[in-house]
Amino acid sequence: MDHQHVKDTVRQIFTEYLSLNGHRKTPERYAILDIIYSIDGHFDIDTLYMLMAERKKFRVSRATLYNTIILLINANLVVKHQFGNSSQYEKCYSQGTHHHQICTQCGKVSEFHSEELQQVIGNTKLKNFRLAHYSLYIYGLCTKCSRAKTMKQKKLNNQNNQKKEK
Amino acid sequence: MDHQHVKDTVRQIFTEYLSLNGHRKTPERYAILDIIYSIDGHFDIDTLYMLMAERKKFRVSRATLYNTIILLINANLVVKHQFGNSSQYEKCYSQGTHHHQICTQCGKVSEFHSEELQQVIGNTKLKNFRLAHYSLYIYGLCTKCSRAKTMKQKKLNNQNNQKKEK
DNA sequence: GTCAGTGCAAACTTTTTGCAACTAC
DNA sequence: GTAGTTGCAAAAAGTTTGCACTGAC
Repeated sequence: MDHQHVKDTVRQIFTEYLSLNGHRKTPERYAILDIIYSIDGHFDIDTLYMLMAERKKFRVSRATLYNTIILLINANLVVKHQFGNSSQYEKCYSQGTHHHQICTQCGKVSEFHSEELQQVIGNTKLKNFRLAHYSLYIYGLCTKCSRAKTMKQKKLNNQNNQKKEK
Repeated sequence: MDHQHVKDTVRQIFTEYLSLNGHRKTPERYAILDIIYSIDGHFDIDTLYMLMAERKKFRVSRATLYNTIILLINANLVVKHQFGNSSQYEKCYSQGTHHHQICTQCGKVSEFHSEELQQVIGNTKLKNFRLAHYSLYIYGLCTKCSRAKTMKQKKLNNQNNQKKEK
């Protein structure tokens, strides 16, 4: 599915959602949806705010962004993540399911795919619960930080040993 | 392993961690660890703050709680979750691995166990990454909210249909 | 004695809220 | 016309920071 086709489809889904739930179809809402579906990867409200001003020459307030994002989440067009300090969002229609690995040291987030994981999680039987979507976050150290930490550890060990020998 | 034994063990692990990393062993830090390991389930900083005052008659500032929690996370004695608005924490030594299902409507978080999930995730091969721990969050609707939403949807549909008929 | 750790309050960041103005229906 | 939305600014909530004091080493 090409880019424009996706944008048209999500627009349609959003329209349906708004109608079905008795919300108004304001130009702000569609403009926000449009920008979000032209962003690859994660974004936070602040980034979105700046992109809106930049790309669309269409200013909306942060309050509206927060309001609209909630609608988009309920319409299953956006997912919310909470790594780091501020909430991160991501489009989710026609995106391949992916998982996140987060470096606890430098905070870097990368994505990976795994058919097997996807299947097992999707098939998990839940009691008293209707699954909508899920997030798997793998925490650990990226190669770079892992190396740095080992170095630091060694250094400290040496210092400790030297103290004991004194 | 009984409750007191766990507390003693984590105390020991924490002591080792502090020594190894050149941190001081302050009474505040041990008091915090102790309280955390007497809490079942999730807690946030505010709850912890109040529990400290209540149960221990030992007041520590929020700043110290934040500082200490970071140490405990690095020592692998506590994990951080980010559902809802404030960060949630949880003891993790000698806790069975479990996953979380979160109701997107009422925010209720419940836990479940799954050997299969645990194995598959633990065995996932990651590129350039050293896995420390992971979190799986399943989002959806709990039975109660699911029912409520269906009702609301029906009501709105009826209203929409009535309008069209007018 | 020294410096990491603490308490406190102020600062900062992110998100929510109240209200007047606007506009989709 | 009416009520749902928006923008703005103020407030709230959560977390971090700076500084003087304390106490673990």
